[in-house]
Amino acid sequence: LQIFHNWSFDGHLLANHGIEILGHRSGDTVHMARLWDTSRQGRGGYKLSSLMQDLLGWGKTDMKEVFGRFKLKKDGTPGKVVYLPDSLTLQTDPNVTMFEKWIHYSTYDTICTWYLYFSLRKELENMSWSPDAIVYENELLKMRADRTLFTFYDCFWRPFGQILTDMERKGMYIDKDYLYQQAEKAQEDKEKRTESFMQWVRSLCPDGKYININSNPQKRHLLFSSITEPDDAGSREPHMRTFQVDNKVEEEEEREEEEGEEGEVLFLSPPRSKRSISLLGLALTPVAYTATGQASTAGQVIQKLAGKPFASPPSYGTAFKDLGGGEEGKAACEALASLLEGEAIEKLLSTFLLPLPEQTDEASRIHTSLNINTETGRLSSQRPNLQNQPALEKDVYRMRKAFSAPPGRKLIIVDYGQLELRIMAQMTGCRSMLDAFEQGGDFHSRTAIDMYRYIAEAVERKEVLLEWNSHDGAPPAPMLKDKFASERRKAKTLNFGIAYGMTKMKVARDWGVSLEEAEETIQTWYSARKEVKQWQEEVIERARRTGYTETFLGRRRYLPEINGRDGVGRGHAERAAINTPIQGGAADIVMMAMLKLRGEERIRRLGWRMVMQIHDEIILEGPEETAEEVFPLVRACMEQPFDSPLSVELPVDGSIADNWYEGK
DNA sequence: GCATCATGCAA
DNA sequence: TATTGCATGATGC
Repeated sequence: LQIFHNWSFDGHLLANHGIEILGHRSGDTVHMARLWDTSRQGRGGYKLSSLMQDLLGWGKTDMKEVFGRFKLKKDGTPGKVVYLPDSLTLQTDPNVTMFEKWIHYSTYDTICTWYLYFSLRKELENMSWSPDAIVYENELLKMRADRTLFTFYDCFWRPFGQILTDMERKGMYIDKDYLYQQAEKAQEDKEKRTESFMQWVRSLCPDGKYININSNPQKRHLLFSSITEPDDAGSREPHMRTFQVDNKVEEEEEREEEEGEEGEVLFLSPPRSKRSISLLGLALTPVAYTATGQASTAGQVIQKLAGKPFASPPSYGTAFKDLGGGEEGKAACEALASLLEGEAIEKLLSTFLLPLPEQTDEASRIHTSLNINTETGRLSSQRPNLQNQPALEKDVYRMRKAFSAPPGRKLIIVDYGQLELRIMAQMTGCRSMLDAFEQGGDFHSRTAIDMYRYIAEAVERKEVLLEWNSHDGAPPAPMLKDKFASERRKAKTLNFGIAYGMTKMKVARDWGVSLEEAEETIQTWYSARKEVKQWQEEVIERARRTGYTETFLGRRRYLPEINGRDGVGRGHAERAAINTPIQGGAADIVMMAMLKLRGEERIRRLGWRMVMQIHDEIILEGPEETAEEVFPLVRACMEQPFDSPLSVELPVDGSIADNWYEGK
């Protein structure tokens, strides 16, 4: 038996030293533990020590406790901070006691992993497993007699774990030069935008040009602070507050230029790392508040304050009126709009453009860590997170072009269309949803048709078109999604919102309508989809009874709070109960598709490998010559993840591309 | 150095 | 009080 506690880590470590472990990996106790109980975060998590304590009552000291050393202070005396020396230092420590400790620790670690496997295996074997009937059509499963959660682990998650490790090792190729080039552009654009914002702040108070646009407290003070409560007329008095900001190099240079005479070297006071600045409070009316009750400075808020001052004709936000209109109001709106643009570019730079090229290996490939560590069974991606790369209009600098195929190779990028909604239709058996999917076309438009009678009639009279192929020239009538754009948007919000357990309060707030109106719209949605309502009630009821909710493949998520006394916690648990089967079910399907893909010998022999998964999207890399042959094979695997069909089709869209941007 | 908060990116 | 994640910068202890 080969057992690991986090095989991904050990496997990569060994592989980095040229050691390949052959044979059958029997279990990864991290994944087994996650399957056993999804919610140990905050209760010790999935560390070997905490699992040993909870499952077998064995004490196990962490490595840091045994081998931690006090970090030396500047004067050479031991400080308070404990650090862990690297393994080589520990193994070669001349102190015999240390060596023995090392041997003992490593052996004990191994023994723990061994016992943990059997303990978790027993736990999983004692948990009933009742997936959707279709799962039993699986070839692997037909050969087995057992039907417990361990069966699920052994047949699906265990091999899936190996796929993930292989993907991590393979990594994605990154065009670094392209990223450097785009980062430079972004840097210039950001400076332009922030410059005009800072000039405006300077026009309000002299220190304004030193404001840090990344600091929420500074922005909050500048925009909303006032010393007095609003009077009867709602007006408030501004006041000043000081902040410490970094003293930038350019500012030091500026100072020398101002104070130094030509050719003369001045001994200025040593550069201070911080500078005190004093900012004015404008006492604008807050638009939203954060969780801790502070006035929010989020993008949406700034957007409301600014309006669209650069549009033609311009429209001005709430800041215009608050500042008495006129030129002052106009200047404020324009400055805030610039701030917003500057902030967006800063986000792209600091989170994506700048760090990414620093995280590649010598072959310019980037290796994320893919974990099965979510409550629902989705994957998460870490260091770096490749699952949140900007897309579509947010990808202003076309970063996705950097995720590319190396010379002579191609990417195959495939994704499911409306996967979660299709699963919802499948699980609820909702006739209306299933019909809409069978008829095809834009799903949200179809929803709008049966929510609004007048849209249905307009379609009936052929006054609007549901779909039109642009290859056939201009459409003979306006498109539904244009003519009834707001209705379609509402239908779309509900389609997704319902799956998350959206309340009428949220709908009313988002759409700016009354509670009654919001409730009515939700009722309209449900009235044609009674099976959905019924399914949701049943699922919540079952969760209350059993303490857990389960996915399509029979994975469980325990929801202890669903019967608790805390109303907030209960509400969250109820929404999780209906959302997890959908989100987790989608994750199940993508996993099955990936297993099937991995099992397709033809795809593998032609040299194609999966390199990334983004929830409903899979990216493969392989040789250019065989891309055309492999593409339909990939698609077939995904469209038929089980060996017999579901009641709803799972259409897959995709393309052969040179980079991720093209594959959109 | 670490924890917390606010924010924003993805599906 | 619409779900699931991760990374970042600022701030205060």
